[in-house]
Amino acid sequence: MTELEHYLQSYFDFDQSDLTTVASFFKPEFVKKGDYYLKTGKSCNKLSFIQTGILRVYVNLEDREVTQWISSKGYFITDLSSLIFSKPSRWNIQALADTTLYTIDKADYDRIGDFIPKWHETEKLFIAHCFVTLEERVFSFLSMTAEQRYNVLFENSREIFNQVPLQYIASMLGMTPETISRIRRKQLI
Amino acid sequence: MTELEHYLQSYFDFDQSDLTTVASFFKPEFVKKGDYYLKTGKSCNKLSFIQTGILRVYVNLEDREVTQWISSKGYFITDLSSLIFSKPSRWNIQALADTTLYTIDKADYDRIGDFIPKWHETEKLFIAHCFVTLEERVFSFLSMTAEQRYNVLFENSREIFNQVPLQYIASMLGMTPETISRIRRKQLI
DNA sequence: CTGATTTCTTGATATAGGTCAAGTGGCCTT
DNA sequence: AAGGCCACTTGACCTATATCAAGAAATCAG
Repeated sequence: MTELEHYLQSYFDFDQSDLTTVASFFKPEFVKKGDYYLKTGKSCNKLSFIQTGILRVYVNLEDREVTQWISSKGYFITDLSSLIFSKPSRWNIQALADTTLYTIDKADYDRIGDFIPKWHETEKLFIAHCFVTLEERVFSFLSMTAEQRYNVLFENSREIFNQVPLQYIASMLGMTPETISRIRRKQLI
Repeated sequence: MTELEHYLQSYFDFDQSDLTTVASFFKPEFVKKGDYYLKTGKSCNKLSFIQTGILRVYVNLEDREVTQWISSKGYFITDLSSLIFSKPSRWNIQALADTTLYTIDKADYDRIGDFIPKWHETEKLFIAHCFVTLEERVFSFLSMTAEQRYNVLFENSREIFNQVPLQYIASMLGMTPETISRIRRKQLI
């Protein structure tokens, strides 16, 4: 089993034959550190799986950037509203390190259900899982302090803390880099 | 076309025959003001469509309640993680007014795809749409002040402001009722 | 290795929004 | 219509977090 198939298996309940078929639609793609996987306003006509590297999803506002999410090895990446509903992308997606991806283009994405009968149901479950995760994230803003949100992210995503400038992590948590610095210092004592 | 079919049509791309089939799975349900549609920890074995009334989705914390969402006429309601992944419900869902629903139980929900070939794909699109809406909501916490979040909700959901105690709306926006009061006064001047 | 950038930390100060407490007003219930 | 809730508003004060500015540390380019 290839590495991609191995990862697909961890997300989706497919047999070996379906795994092979699904994996065959994905092609290698490389994004150099600092380059863009996607830019705001463009059509996001692809869905990718991150093999190595790290991507930052963010929006340019008038006076600052807001980081919506940071995605690393083992995660999928796309702008769902653009891919599925053919809207212009809301996000910029930039590589924070050299990044290797497996990418399926929209044409193949749209016909994968013709080859794998369970595809739509399986994808539905996957998106539902993403939805539930986002519900938890909304809840964290309603119910937690900055320090609690920081701790939860740190416990669940230690890997990004070594690789990503603090300012981006702070933005994604809805706080400033100074606040993270102070939380860290407080927790040393 | 029944009222339910009419609403289903507004969300889903089904022909009349499919609409009739889907609608036939939903049965009327009534929840009296103050009563619960769902309680934390129980299994949510149903999905409902709100015909009239209003429901509050919330969590009991040690020292307070946090309102995650308020759902009214024309919206679907369930705890997705419980319905789809058979987890215990995270939310309490309580009627803030007498509420009439059309409800499909989990047994029927699980077999609806056997009758409507496009069901899984259609439901996938619907859940994807919900996901995109939640992404926007997360973004509002990352990028907006309390006043901006209040204004956006007010523009988009005027109907709930007449019917729902301010404290619940405030909680769902991640602020206190006093803050909403002050925002309102400021905007009068 | 060195200078230039970028990132991180720290301190001083500012502010959005929270907390607490009192008062007002609406609207059920009897 | 009187009493009793609730919900809402307002004021005084407080606190978590932001902002601004400077310096320290890390990283990068040559």
